[in-house]
Order: sequence, then structure tokens, then C-alpha cells
Amino acid sequence: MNRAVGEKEGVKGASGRRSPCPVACCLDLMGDRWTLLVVRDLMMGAERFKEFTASPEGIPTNILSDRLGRLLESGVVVQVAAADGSRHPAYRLTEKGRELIPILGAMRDWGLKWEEGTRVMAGREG
Amino acid sequence: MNRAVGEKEGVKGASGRRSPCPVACCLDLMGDRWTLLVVRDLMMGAERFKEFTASPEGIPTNILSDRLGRLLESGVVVQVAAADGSRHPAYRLTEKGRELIPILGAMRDWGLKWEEGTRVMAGREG
DNA sequence: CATCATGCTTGCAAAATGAAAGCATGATGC
DNA sequence: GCATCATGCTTTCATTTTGCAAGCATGATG
Repeated sequence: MNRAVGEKEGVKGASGRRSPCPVACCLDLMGDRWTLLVVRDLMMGAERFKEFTASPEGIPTNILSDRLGRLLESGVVVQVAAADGSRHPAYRLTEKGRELIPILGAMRDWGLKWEEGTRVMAGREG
Repeated sequence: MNRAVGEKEGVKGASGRRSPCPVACCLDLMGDRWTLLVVRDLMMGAERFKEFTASPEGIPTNILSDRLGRLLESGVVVQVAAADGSRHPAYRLTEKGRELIPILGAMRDWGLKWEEGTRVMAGREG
């Protein structure tokens, strides 16, 4: 991992926060073009590295690796033993991660209403 | 403005879209650390350039200028004549912009619940 | 006409992004 | 048991974005 070299935060005291505003804090963690797409994929049932890269947006592998690392750090995601017996562990949303659903839901609704040509994509589990 | 040089989209056909997913599309427009904070400030009653720079996160002026330009382009914001008689026009949310409220609300709720030390800030209008 | 406030733009160094290639590890084939 | 392959990353590096600081245009003010 290319962050967290010599710093050990993560448990609670996220230091580099721009302000106490909960929206700003959320954006400190999720404010980029990829993080919430990874969370979206997790909600759609994606668990393995390859599955995230297969999404239509085509996330670069170094970005995916970095984002999964940050999501692990912030407790939105955990790694669990893969159910299909694979040697590689699977990524799974925590309760904290699952509670991001309302944000994604609001974004989906807004996009569908205001941006022509958008449509919900078929997922692994409808 | 440093974008939209030689391209005329804006009316509808946002070309550079990564996928038809409404979440991805929303993130194409709002997926960065500042855009939604500008929208938050607009919701709190901010209308003038100086007011946005006064928020605790301290947005750089070049970023603010760029984001206001993008929000104007995407129809989330309009410029109207200032009510206080100032020569400078004020920025105001459109209906499309006001409908971003559920996204900000969900982020605020999530931040308050999961990130210690966050709290809603006093705004111009409660 | 000098000074100031507002609303930007410009310059530039540092950080993030992203395409492509490289690498480690375990399973598979023979 | 050794080459091959798939998965899951890491590294490299050119390009883009960020963000601090300074500059600049315009209209009000003294």
C-alpha cells in the first residue's frame, strides 16, 4: 500500500479532515470518481478484484487497488475467506459500508431523472 | 473558462460519460472533493463568490471558479441579478440543483453516524 | 485620481490519475 | 516437476488535476 507508511490512524482519529462537517468528511473519504463505484459494485454482489475491473467504467487496476485499501482502512469494507474455495479472499461491505446505500440510491434517482440516457444496469442479483 | 473550448454539448448530450449508469454519471459531474461542498453552501444560502471561499474547508479560488463554471454548464446553478443591488450577479440553485438535496442529506446522515467528531455547521438559514 | 473590495485568472510545484507493463503466487496441464 | 496460465496486485511514467500565491480587471469610495 502506498499510503499509511508510518502512520497508524484508521481506528478512529482520521486526522486530515478539512472540517467537522459530515458532508465534507464523507467527501474526504468518498469524494472522487471511483470510490463510490466500487461500493456500487460491492452492493451489486462483486467480491473479487476481477469483478470490479469488469464493470463498464473500466477502473484502472492501480486505482482499484488503492481504493480497496482505503475502504479497508476506513472500515467500509472487510476481507473474508472466499465462499467458492478460491485462495483469494473476497471483499465484503461492512455495516458502515451498507449504510452508504442511501447515498448511492439518491445519486441513482438524481441521475435517472436529470441525465438523459442513463439507466440502471443489470446486476448479479437484480 | 478553460473547458468547453470548441465543444458545444451542455444542452443534453454529455459526451464524456463513462457508462450509462446514473451513479457513474452523477459522479462524472460531482465526483470530486469540492463540487458537492459548493452545492452544500448554495443550499445554506451562499450566493456570492466570497461566501463560498469563507466556508471552513477553504476552497482555492481557481477551483471554485472552475466548479461554478461546471455547475453552470450542467444546469445545476444559474446566475441571477444580485438582490442587494451589487453589480455582481449571484449564484442560485436550479430545480436540478435543489434535487441534489437527498444526496447531501444522505451524506450528512452517514457522516454523523459513522465519523466521530462531525457535526452540522451553523448556516445562514438554520 | 489613488485606493480598495470583489471576482476572477495565471503560474507553477506537488499530488493524483490512468495506461501499460511487470511480478508473485497458486492452480493446471502434461 | 516444470512450463503455462489466471488472479491480484505493484511499478513506471506521462498527463491531468490540485491548490497556494500572486496578478489583474472592474466598479465603488474617498
